[in-house]
Amino acid sequence: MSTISDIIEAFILEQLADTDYINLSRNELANFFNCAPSQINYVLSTRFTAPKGFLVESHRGGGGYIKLAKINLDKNEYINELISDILVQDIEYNESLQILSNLVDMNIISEDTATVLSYALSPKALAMPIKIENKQRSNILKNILINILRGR
Amino acid sequence: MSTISDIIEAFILEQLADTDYINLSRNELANFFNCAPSQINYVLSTRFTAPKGFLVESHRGGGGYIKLAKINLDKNEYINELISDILVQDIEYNESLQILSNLVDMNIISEDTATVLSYALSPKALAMPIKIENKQRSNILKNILINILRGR
DNA sequence: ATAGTTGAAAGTCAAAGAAAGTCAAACTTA
DNA sequence: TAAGTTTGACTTTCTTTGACTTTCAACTAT
Repeated sequence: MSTISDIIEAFILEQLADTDYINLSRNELANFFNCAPSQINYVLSTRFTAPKGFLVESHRGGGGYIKLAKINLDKNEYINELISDILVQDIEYNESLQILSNLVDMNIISEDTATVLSYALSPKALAMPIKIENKQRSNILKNILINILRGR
Repeated sequence: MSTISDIIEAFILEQLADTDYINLSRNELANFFNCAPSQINYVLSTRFTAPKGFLVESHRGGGGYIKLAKINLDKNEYINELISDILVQDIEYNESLQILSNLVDMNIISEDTATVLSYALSPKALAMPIKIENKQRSNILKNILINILRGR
C-alpha cells in the first residue's frame, strides 16, 4: 500500500517538522532505506516541489549534500498565483515589468532591486542565439519568487 | 558537511580579517591541516580568486612563500574591468556570487539586491534545454552593469 | 668572482575518490 | 493498460592525492 517513496516522504517531513530546512545526504538516505540513490531524487521531484512549498538545493562532489527548505506558500496569494499559474508560461518583457512593479507595491522587493532586475530581464540581457527569451524570463522570475518565499 | 578545503578557507579568511595581506607557507599550512601541499593551491585557486577580490603572489625556492592580499578597487574601474575583461567570457555560478559580493562591498548594489540577483543567476533559474547557462549569466551580469553605469 | 651543486620551497596536472544528477528500462498496481 | 514506482548504468561536478617539474638561495669548488 504505502510505497517506499511514501515512507521516505514521511521520514523527510518529520525531519522538517520543527525546522525551516534540513541537509540530506542522498547516499546515506538511500542506504538507510535500502533503495537506489536515484530513488531519493524521485521522491524529491515528485513530493517536494515548489508549488507544494519546497525548495531543493544541492552540491555534488566531495562534501556534497541536498538542502531541502520549506517555503511559506500561504503567506501571499499573489506570489503563489505567480508561481503556480502565471509563471508556468513564457513572459514578455513588459509583463515582467508589471510584475516587478507589483512586487515593489507589495513591499516584497525594493525599488532599487526592481530596477536592477529590470536590467537583468531586459531583452538585451536575455538575448541569445536561440530564441528562448520569454521562457528564460519566466524561469528566472519564478526562481526569484520561490527563493524569496523561503526567506520569510 | 564541510570539507578540508572549506576549513582551510575559513582559517585563511580569519588570518586576513584585520589585515590587508598575509604571507603563507604552503608546506607549513599543508602540514598543519594534514593534507597534500597541492591542496593549498586548490583552495587558493577556487576560493581566493581575482573576481572575489584577492591577489595571490608567490616565490618558489628556498625561503619561498605565498602572499595573499585583498585588493580594493575603485568602483568605476572595477565595473569597467568586469565589463571589458571578465564578462566577455562565460561565468560560472560561483564566480557570479563572488562578483555580487564584491559589488556589495563597494556599495554598488545593496545586500538585498545581491541576494535576489543570486536567485536570478542560480543554475536552476538559468537551466534550459540548451546548454548556454554560463553565457546567459555573463550576459545578464554585463547588462546589469552597463545599465548601472548609465544610471549615475 | 664564477660556475656548478644541492636542497628547500612552490607549481602543475592528471588520476582517483566522493558525492549528486539523469534517464530510460523494468516493474507494480489501480 | 496507464500511471506511478523502482532500479541501475552512465554522467557531471567537486575534492583529494601524489608524482613530477620549476625556481630560487645558499653553499661548494675552481
